[in-house]
Amino acid sequence: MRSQSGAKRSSARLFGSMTGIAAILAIVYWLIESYAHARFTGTPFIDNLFTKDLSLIGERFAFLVIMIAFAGFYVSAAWREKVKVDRVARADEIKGKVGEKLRDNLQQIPLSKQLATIHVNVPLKLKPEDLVPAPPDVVALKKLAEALEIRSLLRVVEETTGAAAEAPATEAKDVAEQPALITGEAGDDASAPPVRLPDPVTRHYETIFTAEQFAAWLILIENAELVAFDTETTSLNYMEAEIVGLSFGLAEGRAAYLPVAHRYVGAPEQLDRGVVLARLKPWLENADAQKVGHHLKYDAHVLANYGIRLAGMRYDSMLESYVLDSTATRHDMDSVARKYLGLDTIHFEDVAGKGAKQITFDQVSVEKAAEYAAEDADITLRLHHALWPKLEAIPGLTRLYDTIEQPLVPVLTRMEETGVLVDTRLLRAMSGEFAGKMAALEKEAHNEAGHPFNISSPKQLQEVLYNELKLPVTQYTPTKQPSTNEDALAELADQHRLPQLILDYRSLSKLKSTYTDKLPEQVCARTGRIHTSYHQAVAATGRLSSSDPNLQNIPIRTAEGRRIRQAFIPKPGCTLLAADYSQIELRIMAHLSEDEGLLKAFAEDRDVHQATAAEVFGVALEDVTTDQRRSAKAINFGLIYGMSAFGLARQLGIARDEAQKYVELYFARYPGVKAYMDRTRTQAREQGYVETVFGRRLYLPDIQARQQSRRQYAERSAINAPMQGTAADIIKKAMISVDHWLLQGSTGAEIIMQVHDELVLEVPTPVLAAVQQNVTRLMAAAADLRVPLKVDAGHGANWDEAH
DNA sequence: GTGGCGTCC
DNA sequence: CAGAGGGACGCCACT
Repeated sequence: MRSQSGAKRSSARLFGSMTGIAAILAIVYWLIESYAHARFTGTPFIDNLFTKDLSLIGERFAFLVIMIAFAGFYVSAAWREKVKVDRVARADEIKGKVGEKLRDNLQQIPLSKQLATIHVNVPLKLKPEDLVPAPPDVVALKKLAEALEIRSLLRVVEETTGAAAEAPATEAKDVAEQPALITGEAGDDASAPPVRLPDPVTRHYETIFTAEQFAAWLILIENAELVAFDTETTSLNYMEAEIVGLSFGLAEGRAAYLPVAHRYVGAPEQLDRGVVLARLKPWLENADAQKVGHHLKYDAHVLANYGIRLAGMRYDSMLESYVLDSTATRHDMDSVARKYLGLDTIHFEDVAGKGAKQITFDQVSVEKAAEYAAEDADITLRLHHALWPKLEAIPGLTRLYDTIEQPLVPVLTRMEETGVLVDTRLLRAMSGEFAGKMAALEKEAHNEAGHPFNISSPKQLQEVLYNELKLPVTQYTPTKQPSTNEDALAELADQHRLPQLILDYRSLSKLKSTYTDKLPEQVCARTGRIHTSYHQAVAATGRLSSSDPNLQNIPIRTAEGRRIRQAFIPKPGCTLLAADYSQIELRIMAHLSEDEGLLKAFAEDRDVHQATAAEVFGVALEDVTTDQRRSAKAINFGLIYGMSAFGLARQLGIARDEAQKYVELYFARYPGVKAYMDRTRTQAREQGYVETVFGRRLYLPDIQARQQSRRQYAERSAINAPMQGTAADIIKKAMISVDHWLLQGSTGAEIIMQVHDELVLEVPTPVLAAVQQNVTRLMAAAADLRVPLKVDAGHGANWDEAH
């Protein structure tokens, strides 16, 4: 308060003096200007001083205004600076006071009490073990356990401290015996309006400020069977995030927030982050200490920034939600709590604001933060209690969770943390090259159009192509607008030069904006590498997705595009190894359909597209033409995606009835496939879901839809999901076993990327052969299907070469 | 924020 | 008779 009003006073003074100076300057200017004008025109000075010439007056007033504007600008800048200085002074003041207080306390109180006064700005040289008072304050601990109303934990406290059990004055109730929580009433009914957690009936949240409180909670945490755990940080970017606080949930409604790095003027004294983390480290790294979290991979990352390898990540409510129903669009805690608990949680934006005004979590008041963070841990535990029984009711899903999704978490964490090295110089050089070519193409395109226009605006392009040049419209967008997409432009290419120019421009523009410009920006300053994020709960089929940057859509199809891959390089002394499953989805189709012909083709390790062509076109294997093979390939992929004869015709540029003939021929030669497709559709209709080989479920509510387009969409998903999903399961299993093998040995090789059917590793060159052999072996052994899994592997000095 | 387009498997 | 290819992420223009 005091410093603020002081600042206001001094700013008023500053403003006053600046306006004064501005006024004086303006008057001086007026005098000089009058004198100069008098000399120039030979008129009397006094006439010029009090001139009636409006333009002259206007000019001088304009100058006055500019003067004052400058003064104002200066004042506001000075004001901001002043506020900053005041803030620092205030922080120093607090620091000094806390220091004094500490010195006083040193004389009178025990060490544990001293720690209570640690301010975040006062680093103390303390060892983590100093934080546990020895012996623990039994009375305080018992009080805490009683306050928590958790009898089992009270017992633990008593046993741990060796104190005689003494019945509390009022009998503490076990949580299980509590009156029905509001959560119990919500049940599965997602339509029930969410309710806020009532307070204090079902909640008892604490904020840990003192060493004694921390010591007490440590005993509780270290002895609990399962602890909900969450971190609060300064950033969503896991490589930059700093820990601001930690929260722990022990039972439903019983949670604590431990703030360690809230930094704002007037922030309460907090325990030191370094000391707290060092003391928690053994528990965090203990694989037997089971934790439940929501998106634990993130917490694992931020702890890794402090040298802590989070272990014991037994349950993740985000993944539980995903495994239970992967079709849900979102699996963030707010959505899942609303859906399964009927609870409306405090949102991050409620405490930190949103948009440009959003503050980082260390600026959030400890009171607000504690409420939010403790609730997070609490809700996580409640979610686990709600979701796990649902999962356990379906053995296939429990197995999927335990053997695939959960063990995959540390693998992904390691991959992301390792990151990928990219040659930024090469990318920048390519950007320059592309820019030159694009400028030339743009100029030509404007010439062809007869006037300049925004070449990358589909709307303007549509106007030019279809209204001005009167080219025929062949394709429409979903909103019934004439399309300017690749197919449409390609069809117009023989009628006019412009479409081809646009196509060339677009392809370069895409490469430049998405890859050669963006990738260098994404290099982490600390590691010099790119750290993507793999999302484990996004794709409905079970696939991973990647973002920031997306490393799963790096170009490969065109020669120009492939050059981007040349910028993905190993670190010195290493080689990139790329291993991918050959035709994995078709092999899965063979497995699922048990079609004899298809099984045989794979058993004999045939080129499956060639074999398909031979069957469909009735020619010998060696007589299959390139064109026939291409058609067969289109049929094969079309089948995987549930494509119709219409789509196939369009894809191949043939008549619809001809495409229909191919499809019929295919089904005649591979009757098992036809039967499987029918079976799958029926199953989807009857059960409402389809399954992968490993039990992953994909629910298809639209399979019963009245609206034909929705129903057909669901049917295509039903056909595609078991194949795409099984492939996803298989590579996930492979990642787990490859990672396991790498951890056992000492090759120094690391998995650095996954692209749906491909793994990329960075391998020390001397051990390349051994790693390649074992990675190939482990990937092929990831599943035991009716057909062998084939893995192709290559290596090189960049990702392009490795293929 | 939405639509159009384009990249990958 | 209309609509007729699964799953992602990201950039740009436009509102």
